[in-house]
Amino acid sequence: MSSTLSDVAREAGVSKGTASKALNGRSGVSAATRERVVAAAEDLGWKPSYAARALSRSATGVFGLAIARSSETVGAENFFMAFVAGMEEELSHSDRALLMQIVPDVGAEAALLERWAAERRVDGIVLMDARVDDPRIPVIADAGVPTAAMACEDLGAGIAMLLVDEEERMRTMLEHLASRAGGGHERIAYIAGPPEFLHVARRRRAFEEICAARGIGASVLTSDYRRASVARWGREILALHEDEGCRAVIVDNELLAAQLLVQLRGADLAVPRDLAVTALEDSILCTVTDPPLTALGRDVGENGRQLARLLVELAEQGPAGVVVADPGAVVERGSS
Amino acid sequence: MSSTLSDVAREAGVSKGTASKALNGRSGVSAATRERVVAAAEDLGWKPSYAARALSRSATGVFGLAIARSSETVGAENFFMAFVAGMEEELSHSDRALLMQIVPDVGAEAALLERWAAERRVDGIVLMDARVDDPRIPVIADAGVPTAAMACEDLGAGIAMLLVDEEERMRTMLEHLASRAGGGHERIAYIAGPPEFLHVARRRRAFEEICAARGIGASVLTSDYRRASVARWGREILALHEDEGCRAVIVDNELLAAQLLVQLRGADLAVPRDLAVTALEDSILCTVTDPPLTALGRDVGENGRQLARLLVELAEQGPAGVVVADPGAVVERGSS
DNA sequence: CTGAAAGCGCTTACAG
DNA sequence: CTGAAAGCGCTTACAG
Repeated sequence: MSSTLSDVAREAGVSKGTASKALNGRSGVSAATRERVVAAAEDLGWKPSYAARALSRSATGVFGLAIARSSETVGAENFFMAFVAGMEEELSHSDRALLMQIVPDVGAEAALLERWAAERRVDGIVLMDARVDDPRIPVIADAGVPTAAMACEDLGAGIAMLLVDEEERMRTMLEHLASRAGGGHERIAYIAGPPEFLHVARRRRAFEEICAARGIGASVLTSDYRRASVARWGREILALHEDEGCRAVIVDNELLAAQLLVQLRGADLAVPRDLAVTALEDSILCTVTDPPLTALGRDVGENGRQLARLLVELAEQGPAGVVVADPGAVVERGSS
Repeated sequence: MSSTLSDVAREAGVSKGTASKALNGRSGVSAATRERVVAAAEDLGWKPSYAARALSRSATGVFGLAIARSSETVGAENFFMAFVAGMEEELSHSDRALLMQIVPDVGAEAALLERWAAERRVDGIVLMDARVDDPRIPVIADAGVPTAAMACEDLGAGIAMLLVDEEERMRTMLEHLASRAGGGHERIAYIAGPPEFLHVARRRRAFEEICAARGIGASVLTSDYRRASVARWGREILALHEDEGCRAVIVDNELLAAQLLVQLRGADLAVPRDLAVTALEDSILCTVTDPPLTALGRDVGENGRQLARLLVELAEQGPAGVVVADPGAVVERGSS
């Protein structure tokens, strides 16, 4: 069916080895021969067999990304796809591809990474959503697969890092709230994600420390990112507003913030007049709520490109430097 | 580094061929030998090399999905990720993976598919967003790669189909609008997507035919899915409402519908009292707008699983049957 | 039931 | 500059 290198070599009247060198732009082939081989390849519509090349080069040209999220949340968060799109853009420059697989939980993800490593299925791994006591780290350390991660602290195990300064991000948002006309909130609430995520823990700590330093009351609510719990926070936020004078709430992501806005709609309280609501992630979703959501925006596509570059560097040349991500800026809309 | 089949064979005291048979559960190996081989493999932590297996079996265990969408829209639409998640779920049962690549346009996508085929990079291809005169179809027909698509009509070229009855979907939505208290709209508008998409053309035709048959005035606006054009429709819809008594608008997807809602917010017109707004796709986004959006929901994850099954069947056993997708049902919310 | 050999389609030293 | 050979790590007829 498809033609092979042997066909091309025969057509050009040279050996397979010479044909290979000519086609790969290696030196040690005369210009005339190279031309003849290239023409023959073109003629036959020859393309190198992916599997054969991967086997002989012992490199797959593929980076793996396992995602331990429910299909419910993976689709809902814009962050994820924008990030992946950025990675792919960068990877396409070096003719690499991304192998994505959705798994039920981190345990399954760790197992998958281990298998990928053992099967030499990928040249490197992208780690998302780093966790406290992350089971994937020892697997990566053992396997020694080149790995890159976007996280708020160095993960060790030789993992190339795109570092996110969550403290600065939190500070930026708190400063925005403080600067509002009639600012000087005496109490601010933070609706955090599940505490097993490293970035959540870091954000929470930053929130509490900064508030304490400024003499602002800090209330933290925890969300499991599920819709069912939204009604509960609505009530809790209302109670915090009425009983403790809470006048602003920071929400971990924009989807949660939008849902909170819906909960608050029926209540006897106006956003942003009585209560400001802001999100720590931005997306188009923020523009279609009522009021539109103020959010901390960042260039997620660029982050994806940065991480891809880090991983390529690590896979090709060994230990890469640490890159610090742009912390982003507040996009003011109607909710604050 | 990683152990190979030779290591396992030596450890178990058998030949490579026998070890291979034992590990792959083939017949012609004594139970005792099989046990010894399996134990040796376990011992050494052996896993088959992906590339070697792909080469000798001439099958990659990978299906390819090229996406010709801007990273802007790929993230915004929930449909896409929910669909992919469904596919992956199904594929993971047969130990297959999805190779996804984002490309700038259909031309690039066609070129990529051609390359994938020539490199024997994938065992099959998933085709999304079928178009009028789709440049990918001849490529697939030529290459003969097993392909499956979700679309509103048979695409030929031996492509396995998950058929969506766009006419029935449109009818369902129109019937919902007709059944509203004070129904009997004299004019309905439809904001359609780019006409090069097959499903858009089909929806539009259905919209016009059904309206004509029922004596309802039909106005069609065309959107390129870009945000910049949203303000324009806002004005056009208002004009249709005031000048021609248009009292309902159907929007191609929920993101567009949500943006229309925002445009309409400042106007002297109430949704749904003066104008009903509904979307032909549903997602969590519909629940956070004000008012929440009535939408035509369907089980997109199930669609993904169905398409994956079709593709597996086609790749393994040749020509598969046609499956008709569930047309979905109206999820009534506040906007209609 | 088991082993030796050939083959999948490339790449890469090694001679000439 | 060019060719013949070995190797990447599996699978699969073919003998025995």
